Amino acid sequence: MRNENSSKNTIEDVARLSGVSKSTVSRVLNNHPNVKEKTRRLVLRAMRQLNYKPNIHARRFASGNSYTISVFLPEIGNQFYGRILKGVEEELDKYGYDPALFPLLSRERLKRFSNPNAAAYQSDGFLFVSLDPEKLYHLNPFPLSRPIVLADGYSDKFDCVYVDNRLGGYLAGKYLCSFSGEFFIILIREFEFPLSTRVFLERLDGFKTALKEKGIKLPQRNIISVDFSLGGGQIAARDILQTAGSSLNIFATCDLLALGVVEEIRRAGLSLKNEVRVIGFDDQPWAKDYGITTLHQPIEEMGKMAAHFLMERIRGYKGVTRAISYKPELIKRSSA
Amino acid sequence: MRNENSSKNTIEDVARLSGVSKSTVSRVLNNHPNVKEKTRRLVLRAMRQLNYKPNIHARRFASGNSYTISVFLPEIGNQFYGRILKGVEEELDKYGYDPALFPLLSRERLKRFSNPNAAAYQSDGFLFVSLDPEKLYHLNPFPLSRPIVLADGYSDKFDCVYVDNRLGGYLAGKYLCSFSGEFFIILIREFEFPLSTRVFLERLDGFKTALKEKGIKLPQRNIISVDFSLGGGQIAARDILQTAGSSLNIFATCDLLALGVVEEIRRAGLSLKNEVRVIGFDDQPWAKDYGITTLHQPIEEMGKMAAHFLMERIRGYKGVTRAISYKPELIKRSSA
DNA sequence: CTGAAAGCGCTTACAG
DNA sequence: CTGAAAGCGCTTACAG
Repeated sequence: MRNENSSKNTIEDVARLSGVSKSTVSRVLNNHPNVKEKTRRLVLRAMRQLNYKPNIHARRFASGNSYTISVFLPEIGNQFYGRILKGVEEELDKYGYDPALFPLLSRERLKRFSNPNAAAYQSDGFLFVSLDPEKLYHLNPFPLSRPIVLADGYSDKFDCVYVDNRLGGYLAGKYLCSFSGEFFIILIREFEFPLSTRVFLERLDGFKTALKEKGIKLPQRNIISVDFSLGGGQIAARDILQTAGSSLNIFATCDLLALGVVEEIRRAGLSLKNEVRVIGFDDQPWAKDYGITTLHQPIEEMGKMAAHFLMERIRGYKGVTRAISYKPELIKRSSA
Repeated sequence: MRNENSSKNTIEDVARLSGVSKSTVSRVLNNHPNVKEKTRRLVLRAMRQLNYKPNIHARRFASGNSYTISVFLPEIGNQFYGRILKGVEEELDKYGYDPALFPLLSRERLKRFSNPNAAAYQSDGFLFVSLDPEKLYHLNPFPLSRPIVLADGYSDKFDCVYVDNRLGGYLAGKYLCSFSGEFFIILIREFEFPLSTRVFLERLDGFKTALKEKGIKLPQRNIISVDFSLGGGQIAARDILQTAGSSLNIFATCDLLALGVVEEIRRAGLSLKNEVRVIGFDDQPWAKDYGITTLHQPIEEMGKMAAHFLMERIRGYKGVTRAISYKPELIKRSSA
């Protein structure tokens, strides 16, 4: 009971047609440098003629590599993870590797990952995005003996790639302090532990620090939590507009929220920049179109570097643990 | 350059320790019926002693099966897909199969799936959730010669499992018509083609039909589109409350929106049921806690049946194409 | 119910 | 730069 793949041409057929050995075909397949250019072309032509597709299972079996990395992430439903993934995929493509995606989704679902034989552990390396593997281990002690890298998160123990969110919050706060009026921050309601990310709390922290330097205190009621959505931003904006004065400075902590806020400000007929300042975070591709002042963070780049670190480890790199911290940049546009 | 897996015990070691042949160990591994109970126990004990883990790559290679199905879905960021996935996983577990997840995410990202060698096509079967494979083919003609099943979607050509959304909308409309006042529907803004789902438009359609039967026409401005989020529901509710009269009937088309609406109704100090009726859709586990009247749909069950159909096909079932349509049930609670 | 043996399609030293 | 050969760890008829 084998599926239709098995009737296909093999490396043997390619070898025969091109008049070389299987070894050479294999070398061509794996971009091995020691192949004469002429031979390579011969083999490639034969592959094309036969419409040859290597049997991935044979390859994995023979080499002992899965050519796959496992990507653990809270979910895959917003632009941030889409962009991280894009960076990861671009980098992995260079090595003929693929990501296998494991969205954790809910605390209950973590059980699926407690079995060390689970599909999630059949890969050559592990990428944790916005997730702390040690917190996860704590609940489900499983053995991860292969390389681990973190993206959008920090740890002393593993290579990691992240944005300095505290600095981002600080820059937002500092800039907004150049205006007068009341100050607000809109945060994302967190996932439940251990899927929670500290990102938004760090932005809050930096924001507070900046305000404090100017002697400004942020009242608790000016810290507003909503869900990650346009509507979340809109609703927060309406709440602010109902109760606050006429000069407002709002740090929306992500562009999607900022967009919701901006829409409501406009709907209310208020003047952006003169009456209300709004700063987002992310610098999503569309932020420019809406004139959203924001903190730029290189999301694809983070994914790319994380994948790069991981591939280095998979290929045997044994150097010390590394951390790259990206500094967010304030991009001034019409919203502030 | 083989990774640490290769130093592990093999089927050979287990055979030696338990004093049987490799064939028999393999049979135990695959739950083959023709193994004496005593032998099976012997083998299992040896496996435990050696902490034996079968080499998945060898297994796939030798059998020609990937023991994997590819699940294509728009994204994996909300409870609906989490629950579908849960059902799929439960069913696949029975067969020792695993899902490989392929969230399409954006139209641009579809390019990744145009290569017939892509990881997405290395599996034994394909599950399309909320997605129409024919629309996808149309953009990227790729050859899918292995079984295909649809969940949360309909097609004449493939086995499929879906909810009768038109009926759901109709039931919501019919029930709300038993109250007087103004009528509203809140919809989800769609993904861009070809990732769009027709689900919400079908609910709208059924809703309109029910109203029409009672001679009620739904004005265009009472059809409100928002993003899929709590905030979306809240914002829609506020818009409705600002402009509408005192007796309102709102079909929120999913529980998350309904919850947002209910929260705003309460905040506005209005009386649910007496002044405002709200109906959701889904019957999420938490809908009961919030007293949300809703249309129940069996989400995990859909995932389960879809996976079941697919496994049947993978195992050689050749019968005619099947479609299961689940009828949503109106669950009356305090919100309407 | 069980075993011996062939085979799955690659990769990888090794020798040249 | 290339080839012959061994080997990766399973599954699967086949024979008994």
